[in-house]
Amino acid sequence: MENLESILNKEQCEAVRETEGPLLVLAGAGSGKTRVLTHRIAYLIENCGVQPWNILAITFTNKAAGEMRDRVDKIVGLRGREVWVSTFHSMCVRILRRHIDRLGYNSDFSIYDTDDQRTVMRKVFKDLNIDSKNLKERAVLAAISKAKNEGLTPVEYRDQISGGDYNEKKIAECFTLYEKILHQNNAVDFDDLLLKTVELFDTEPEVLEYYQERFKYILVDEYQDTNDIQFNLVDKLAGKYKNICVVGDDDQSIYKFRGANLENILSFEKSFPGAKVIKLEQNYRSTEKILDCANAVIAHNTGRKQKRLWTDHKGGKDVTFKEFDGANDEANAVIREVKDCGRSYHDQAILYRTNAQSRLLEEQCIKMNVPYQIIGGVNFYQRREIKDVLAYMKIIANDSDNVAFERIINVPKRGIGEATLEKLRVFAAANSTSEHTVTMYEAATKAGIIGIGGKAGKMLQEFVNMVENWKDKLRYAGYLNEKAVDEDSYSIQRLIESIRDDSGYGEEIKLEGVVEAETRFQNIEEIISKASDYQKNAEEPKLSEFLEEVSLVADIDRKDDNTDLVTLMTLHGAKGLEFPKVYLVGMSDGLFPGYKSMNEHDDLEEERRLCYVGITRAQDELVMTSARTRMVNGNYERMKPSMFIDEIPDELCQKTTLNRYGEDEMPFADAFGGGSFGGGSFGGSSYGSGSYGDYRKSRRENQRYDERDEYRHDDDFGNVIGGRGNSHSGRNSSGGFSGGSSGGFGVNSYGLSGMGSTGYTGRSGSSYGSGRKSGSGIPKSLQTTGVQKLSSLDYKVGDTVSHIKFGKGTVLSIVDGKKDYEVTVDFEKAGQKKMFASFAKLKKI
DNA sequence: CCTTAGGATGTTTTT
DNA sequence: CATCCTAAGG
Ligand SMILES: Nc1ncnc2c1ncn2[C@@H]1O[C@H](COP(=O)(O)OP(=O)(O)OP(=O)(O)O)[C@@H](O)[C@H]1O
Repeated sequence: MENLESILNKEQCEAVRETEGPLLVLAGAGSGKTRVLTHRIAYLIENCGVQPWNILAITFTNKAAGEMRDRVDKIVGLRGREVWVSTFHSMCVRILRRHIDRLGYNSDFSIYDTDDQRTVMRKVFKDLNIDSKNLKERAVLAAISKAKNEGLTPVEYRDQISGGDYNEKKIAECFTLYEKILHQNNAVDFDDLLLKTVELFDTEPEVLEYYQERFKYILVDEYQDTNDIQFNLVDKLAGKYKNICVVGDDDQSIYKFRGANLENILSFEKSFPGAKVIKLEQNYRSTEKILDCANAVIAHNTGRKQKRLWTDHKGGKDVTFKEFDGANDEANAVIREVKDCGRSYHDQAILYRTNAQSRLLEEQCIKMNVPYQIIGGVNFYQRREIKDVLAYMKIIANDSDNVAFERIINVPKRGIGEATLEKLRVFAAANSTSEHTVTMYEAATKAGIIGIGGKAGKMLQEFVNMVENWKDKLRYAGYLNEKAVDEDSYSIQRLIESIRDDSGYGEEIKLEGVVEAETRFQNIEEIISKASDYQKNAEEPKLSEFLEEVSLVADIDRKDDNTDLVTLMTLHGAKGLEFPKVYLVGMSDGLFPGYKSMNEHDDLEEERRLCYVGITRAQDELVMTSARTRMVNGNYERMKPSMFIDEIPDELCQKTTLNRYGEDEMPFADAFGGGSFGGGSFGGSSYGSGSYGDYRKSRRENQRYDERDEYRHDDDFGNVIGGRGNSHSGRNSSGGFSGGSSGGFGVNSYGLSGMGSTGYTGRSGSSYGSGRKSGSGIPKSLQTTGVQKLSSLDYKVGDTVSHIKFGKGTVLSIVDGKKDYEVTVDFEKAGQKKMFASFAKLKKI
């Protein structure tokens, strides 16, 4: 290996070489913590003779895991493949697949996402006669998750309830039944993945010992966001050799809402006696100006571990903050700058607090023809068509999965409704014994016996035949638990295609309308290609393993780094990433920090950490913006610039603000006179009881702030062109607004290219698709392009055509469907694909 | 059994 | 505003 010193600074080298015993690398943003981990893995292998399979490295996302593995590979070559680099969740799935039978599940278990959990909870409410007016499903699930994070079983939870709180008792009942249903369905939720692994280690000491021996060296990235169970896992796994190296930054802990416990990193030295602590102080990512802003903001938090952070990159571009009149103006100006600033799109990211904010930005991207990707929002794997297809697959892999069964038994319509389902449920319940639970699917196979006749009976029978048929094919090719007879006889891709084409599902989707259908078909294509990736990489591909893997894909894992796209995502999503130019938008009190956090000291500090994370993603340039009015929940809200902006000294940041509205002014009225000032202290109460748009109230309270601050703003920002009177210059930026909508934009200009994989595709389906009724600001061209059935095609069977994504291919067949031509093409690279003509934009060559 | 219309309900952030 | 859920009609 190259000389370590040439790649790492002194402290980093020390962290790499300190291989034995517990080690905490505590350091601020961009100080090269992740780089330390990568080189440490390589060092262990190259210099310490550690076997790669004796190393476990935990990262925060699957994507980060992949990147780390690649980098290790680059240094040590192929041996790097043998290192386990994964997220906690993926690690647990891998372990559980091998051993979960000891806990009374089988290895084909399903993983339930939040949606599935809600489905189960709805059932629980029904069974327990709970009125969802008194108790909310979400709340119960949150309580259960919390209990699980504290390691409580349903029984323990019930026993620790303080006194006779009615709701808590109910929650305890729900908890019990919820767990029972999951177990019956051979399913686990996200928390269970971690919890069951701990349970496994507790109940099966020799399994634990196996993994302790196996993972002699353990490394954990982003340790500040681990929760109690994850700590437990680490603690157990490292219990024998104690070679545990964690890196993190207490100032970047942003996942408390999901159970992360800052104590894990704060008291690492107590948990692992004899631990060595190394601090890294040089930041390699950002310019001095950016770093100064970050430090200024985070300095307002209390109880931090002291860390210095400095950089060589003296000076740099000025950090700016600008307040716009309306949220539209803000979005417009930001996207315009993205387009005009001369940087590649790829080098720019727009970060916001909530997913909802992406909408305006997206509209502007479309208007201005800026290629973009949106990370997050509705998770790809939660989209309806994806969940439907996966549910088919889950039923095949795990026929205990009643949630999957009920999801798709009547999709497409088979005339099987509530009445039939109830018969099946009754039969299943009546025939279940303590040894054997009769599943819905099993009940369906006995439709005849149960006395479900007529159409429903026939359709059930057909459904079962279809599933059994798929199972046979999969079994023969080795995708279930038996050895393959002929590996090449079938594949997961073909299964998905068959689900789409042979079950009537694809047909039903088409009836929804061509725009929706195309989006959905495209999404199904994506999962097919995911399946083929899986198939390529897996030594022994199994259907259930594929499903488990797919359940753990996070939005961020799908980020495209190879196409020139500007990235839009939440601040949370940006953790661990870096971009030359970063925009932090929506910097308004009430939004960021969110009004819910403004009263709670701890929550506010977490928001501040989030802000710190956001600022420190920027390498060269940081632009912050806010809007004075913004539509929230259907009504206009007036907001003042974020307190975090105030926390940055004016000499570090060029701030341009508008004056506040006077009390009686309406949002778009002339705003000059009022000029009262708000600012600094955003006392607790303001958003406190913040119920829905109590417009008058929030106006009054805003006014109160207004009275205080603005002097400061104006005086201090004298350096900027008219902080005052700018209310109309906010409009300036919207001058170009209308111009942007010039035509010439078609779906194909990037809807189909690399882009298709993320933001645009899916969202158009879910958020705009049905929205065709109302013009949602999306250009007409977008809604209709590619929708009309072409009257004729300029290619015919046998022609060679080219496709924007799949390349060259030969037309195999053209079927004149109801709404569109369905063209089958055999591509040289991508193989056979079926697609709609109006959408595929095939060109004859 | 399926469709649809209308009303109530609700929001950070995500593996 | 938007989604979800319920209740009545086909
Ligand atoms: N010794 C070094 N010399 C030069 N560049 C470095 C060095 N160490 C790290 N870097 C660079 O600094 C940037 C930040 O590194 P890295 O992502 O490892 O930091 P981090 O501490 O994990 O950041 P964060 O806490 O924000 O996740 C990267 O671009 C990395 O390549």
